[in-house]
Amino acid sequence: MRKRATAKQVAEAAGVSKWTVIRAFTPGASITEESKRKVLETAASLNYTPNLLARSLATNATHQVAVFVDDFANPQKLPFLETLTERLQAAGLVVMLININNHFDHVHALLHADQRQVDAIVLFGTAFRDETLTDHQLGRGMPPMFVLARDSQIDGVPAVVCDAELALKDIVDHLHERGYRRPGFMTGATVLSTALRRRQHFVEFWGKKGVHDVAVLSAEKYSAQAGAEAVRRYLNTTNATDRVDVLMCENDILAIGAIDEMRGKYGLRVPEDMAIVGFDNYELGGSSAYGLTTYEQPRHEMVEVIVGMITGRVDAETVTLPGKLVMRSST
Amino acid sequence: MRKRATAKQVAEAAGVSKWTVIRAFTPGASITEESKRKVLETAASLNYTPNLLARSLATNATHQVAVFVDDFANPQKLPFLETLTERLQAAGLVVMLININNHFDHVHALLHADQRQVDAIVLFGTAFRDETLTDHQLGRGMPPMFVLARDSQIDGVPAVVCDAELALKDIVDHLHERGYRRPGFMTGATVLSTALRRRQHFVEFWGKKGVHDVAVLSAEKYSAQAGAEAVRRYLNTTNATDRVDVLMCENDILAIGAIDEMRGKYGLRVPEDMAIVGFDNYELGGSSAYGLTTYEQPRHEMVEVIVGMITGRVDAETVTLPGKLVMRSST
DNA sequence: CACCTGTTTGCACCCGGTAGCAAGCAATTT
DNA sequence: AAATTGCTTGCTACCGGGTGCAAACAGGTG
Repeated sequence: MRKRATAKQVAEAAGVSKWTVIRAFTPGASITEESKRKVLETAASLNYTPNLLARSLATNATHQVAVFVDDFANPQKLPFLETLTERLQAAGLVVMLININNHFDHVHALLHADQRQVDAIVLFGTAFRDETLTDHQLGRGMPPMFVLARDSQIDGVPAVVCDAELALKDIVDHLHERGYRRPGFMTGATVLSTALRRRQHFVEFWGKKGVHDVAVLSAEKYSAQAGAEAVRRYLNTTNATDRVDVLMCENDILAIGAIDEMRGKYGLRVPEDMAIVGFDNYELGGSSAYGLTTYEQPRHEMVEVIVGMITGRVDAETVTLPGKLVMRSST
Repeated sequence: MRKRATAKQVAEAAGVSKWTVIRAFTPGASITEESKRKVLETAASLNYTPNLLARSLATNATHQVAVFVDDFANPQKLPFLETLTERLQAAGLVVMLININNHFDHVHALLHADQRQVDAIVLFGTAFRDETLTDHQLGRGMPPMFVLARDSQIDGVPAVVCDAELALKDIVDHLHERGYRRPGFMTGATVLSTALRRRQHFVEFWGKKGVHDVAVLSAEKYSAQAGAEAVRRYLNTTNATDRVDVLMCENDILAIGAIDEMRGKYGLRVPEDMAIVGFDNYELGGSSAYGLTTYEQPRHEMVEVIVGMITGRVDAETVTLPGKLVMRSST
């Protein structure tokens, strides 16, 4: 069992009371330069460092933020996690990464995070329904919660999202301008409101252009594999003449899977035979093999806002931020 | 400020002492069914839950594991993080994800993790040198440290790695069998011992096949971009007849960047003009656009072992596990 | 030198649990 | 009926710090 020095031990060694030691480590506390120096010296020699656990208990603030993630298949999570940890750390907060899965569901995670006294909970792209809270009377006394990169369906829980309406408007404008008139949409999940919203807006903006027929392809989950399967089903059941001329996929992973399948198994060209659009601007989509036209979420701004909410600098109200269209060779 | 019920409050409400309340929440504690039921009922009505912070302080065990990551550019991190969080959570441990970067270096992170009293520190693929510990006298009293997916250069700090020797042997055997005789190697970092080792073994096993000339290409970091640049420099400075017939890239990301560049800018075919091998079996490398031959690290086994070390089930000694060669169309 | 003022310092008590001992109590034994 | 045994329960002490108040101390003034 390891032993660390405590404030009391430092106090004895320095010939002061433990409170003086604590003051030496409390910025702005009332203490003379002289005794502060003395304390810091003996503290250094004893290798003393304040115990943040004890401090958290006493101050009722852990400076820990639980981040719930339930979909590690989406590579987009990684850059977001990087930015999120970096900005939170810069604000003096540390991330507790919680993997929501079959063995550790939302309710477990919520209870656990609460018991650990985290300062806030970030639902990062997790599917979290209102009932989870109401069913378990978890609402009261929970740490403040925030939803990142997905709509919040929960009353009083703000979200930070990319503006889907603007995004889809930009995309549809771009496609229309390029001359496409027979659009299709590939969904990855049929239950998520964020997914539904993208599709809704896609259909809506095509409607405004006078195009009222939008084909819908369903992938089973967000993976290249699933995207490939979805497009295969579509191509197998649709005559070449009836096919869409542009397919918007709900994210880049689906799009990449779709492109591979089209080229590899069907010898189709992108964009000549069918144009493809993705979403998220995942690094590999930008490689020359795919040249995927996509839409980039304003990651840094989103993270900045959510960190602001957590630290209280920003009002905790749902924020919608504009992203930007990334045009490449696939359209 | 949120208020949670405490054991004392539950005790008063239930008409017992706070220790009886605690016992009701301590598995195997000495308490009658009767009073346990009574306590649990009033606890539920008051929405009481033990405060893990206080418990950690008293028991000197936080059940938190700090995981240091300094390279979020490598997509391989994500599946590893998924597996790691899942297995640790299954063992009752929770992950504190720490982003090591310019603003928050190893020393900061180490001190911070120590102050938070974490039970263990996992250096996940981070470049961490011996001196960091010795320079700062951090050795004494630190939580136990483990290195995941990279060699440990630190005395007394065990690592869990994929067997590089076996991997490179399998790869070279495979390439030799396929008839390649002019090999090249692309490194992503020249300072990491893991990187050096792969290259060394690559050269060594070719040597055993009687091939003593291995070209070396250096990418500046691990990104598709850097891989593309490295291969561009090579192609621009090497006559077509002098070129390698197979290029092994230190990981799949470099390989994918290299393939894109070769095909896009130079019209070269893979594997006819130059075969390519990667490392890590990253999902997209398996798409039909790349068909990248690669080597897969035994992720689940590695995580299982490191979790075993952390929980003390497994002896804390460096473990080397065999991965497996994934043959595809790029060779 | 006494007096006043403002800063340091020490202290009792608190944060919410855990450990281990000793008293309380019922059932069993002699 | 008294003694023994074993389970419950309450209590003191403790984990390592933080808060607010009061005592101690300095420095400047009359």
